[in-house]
Amino acid sequence: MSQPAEASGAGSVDSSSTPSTPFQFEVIDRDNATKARLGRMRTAHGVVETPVFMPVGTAGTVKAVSQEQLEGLDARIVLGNTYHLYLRPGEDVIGSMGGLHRFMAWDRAILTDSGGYQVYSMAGLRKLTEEAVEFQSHLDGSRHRFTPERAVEIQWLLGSDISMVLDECTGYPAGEVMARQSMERTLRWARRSRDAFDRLRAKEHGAAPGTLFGIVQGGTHADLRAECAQALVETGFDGYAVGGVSVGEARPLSLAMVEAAEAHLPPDRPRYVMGVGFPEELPRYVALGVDMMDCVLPTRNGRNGYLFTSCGRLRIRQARFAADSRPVDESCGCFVCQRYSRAYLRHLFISGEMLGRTLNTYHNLFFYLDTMRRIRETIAAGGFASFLSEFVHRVQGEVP
RNA sequence: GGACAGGUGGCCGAGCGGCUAAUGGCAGCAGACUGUAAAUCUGCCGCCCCUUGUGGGCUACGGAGGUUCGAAUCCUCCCCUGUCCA
Repeated sequence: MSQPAEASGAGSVDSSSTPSTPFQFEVIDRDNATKARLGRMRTAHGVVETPVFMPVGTAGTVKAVSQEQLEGLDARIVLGNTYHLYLRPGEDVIGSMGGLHRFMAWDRAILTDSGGYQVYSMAGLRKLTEEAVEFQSHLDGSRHRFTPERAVEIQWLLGSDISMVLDECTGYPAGEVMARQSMERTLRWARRSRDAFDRLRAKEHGAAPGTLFGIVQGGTHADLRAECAQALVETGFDGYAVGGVSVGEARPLSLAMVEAAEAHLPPDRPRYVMGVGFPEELPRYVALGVDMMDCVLPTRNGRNGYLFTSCGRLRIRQARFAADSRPVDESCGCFVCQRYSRAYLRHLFISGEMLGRTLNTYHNLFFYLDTMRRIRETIAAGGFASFLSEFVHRVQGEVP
């Protein structure tokens, strides 16, 4: 079977010594005005069309929605979190249940974050050394140690389709010296992760369940981002992420960092910007050649009553919606907008009814996934650039 | 009819001589949320005025009097509520 010219997979990384994995990525079309591209990512758990938005399911659940609903949304890949699943229920439990897919009854793809973000978000509860990061559990205060090797092993046991290297998510602001130190440690950890992953894969004689992505750090310093990307590419990964973005810096800076990294990443490998973004950010990153994104905003904000619509944000709690019989978004095709009024959703939210959180989350995820669908369509059909400018403008206001 | 207990801002409920326009909680109003320590967090929440400030004025702790330099807080009477006894 011949592969498309730009197809890549673990088999092509160094096919002489490393057994192949089911993971494969091909670029199937490109936008002619921007760097946006259309791709297809094959995993052991299905094909993922890119650019893709991945709902975040930290603890083995995309909060407030069921796996059936995720399927209904046509989500093809979701995130899980190594740190959280390690603490509870534990990778041994999940392993004994046949892996995370079977455990959570989700047979589509799963990408697991390594715990690198928790290095950042739980800064007060962890200690960093060259060798490892030591966490104090937010659940019971117990102490735990994550080495890059351990993070890879846990993700392996979870059966992740795409594992992420353990990185140090650099906060903002970070001066050049600090950002470099942090980035270089992330690089050393990336190499250790790569080695650990390859050892595990060799042990399985090619039956590797997934693949491993590297993560570009470097704070808000374009030269560091570029340097990090180059070094990661030398190490060799099936995909490359840009992390440490949207941690407090202004948006143009985030975009510039992605651009700086992208310039040094191989065109035939997926690029993943971690943890973004607001709706208007999605096509902007796509225009920079980004294939994958994830963010808690649609889910967390949904639970907090903040709805994303095609004509701006809508905070369902506001008094002006108390007797508003319109749907959240008149041009939205989701079942929530087909069936329920703003007034009812407001009532549910204000009453603390859990159905409200679920419906809000479902709508927001639909909006995000539908936006990505449109992005893919416009890249394929042409007109992505005009979609981009129109969408970004339309989506940033307040809903009428 | 009698004995206790009690009446505090939209509601519940602290306070029991000055630090009290009055703790809290709820409700209400508004804001935040970016690889999820999040069904979380933050602010406002008597009325009026302005040169928007550790600014000024007014009204407020059932009602009416009183004690006191000063009362939501002490005293008297009245009204009301709850529980118990007849």
